[in-house]
Amino acid sequence: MPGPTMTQYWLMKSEPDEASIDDLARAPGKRLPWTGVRNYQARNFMRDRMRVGDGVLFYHSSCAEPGVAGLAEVCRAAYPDETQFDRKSKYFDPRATREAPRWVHVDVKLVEKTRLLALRELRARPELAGMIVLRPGNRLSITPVQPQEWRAVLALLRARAEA
DNA sequence: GCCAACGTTGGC
DNA sequence: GCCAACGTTGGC
Repeated sequence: MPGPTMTQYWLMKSEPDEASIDDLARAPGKRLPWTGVRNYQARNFMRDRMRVGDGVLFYHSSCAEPGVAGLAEVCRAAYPDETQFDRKSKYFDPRATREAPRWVHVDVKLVEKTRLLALRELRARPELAGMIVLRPGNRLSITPVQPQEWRAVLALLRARAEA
């Protein structure tokens, strides 16, 4: 029976032009707030399911070399996204109020910058065929990762390091 | 730049 | 509540 302390795993997409794995490594405490999510399904994962300590595959999207760029973990549970209240932000949401925030986010902390595990390579691995991020047309910026998928990704990263 | 997929919006 | 139009994501 899954208990509240059971580790879960996620893949979180970020455009490196906005926030790359190196930005995370340079951030104070190697932590960053995952602001700017404006998709309800992704928000609900953060709000309802993510727990401190959950494992994160930090994924670079919309760039020359899309793929997993590092490992991170959730280090703060969901709280209101300040950018929704900021008129100057591109993430401003006029429908959001302080009393009824619409958007929340977690914070993530760097665990390890890894080699780039390219999307091309992920697609080539049969053991990863079920990953949501590999589904045609997938756009969801936060997706759950199965424990066996997490282990397979870590094994791929380790294998290349030893080769 | 193209285009598939799919979420959101708004007219009815 | 339906659904067409529109906008966004993101790989290629």
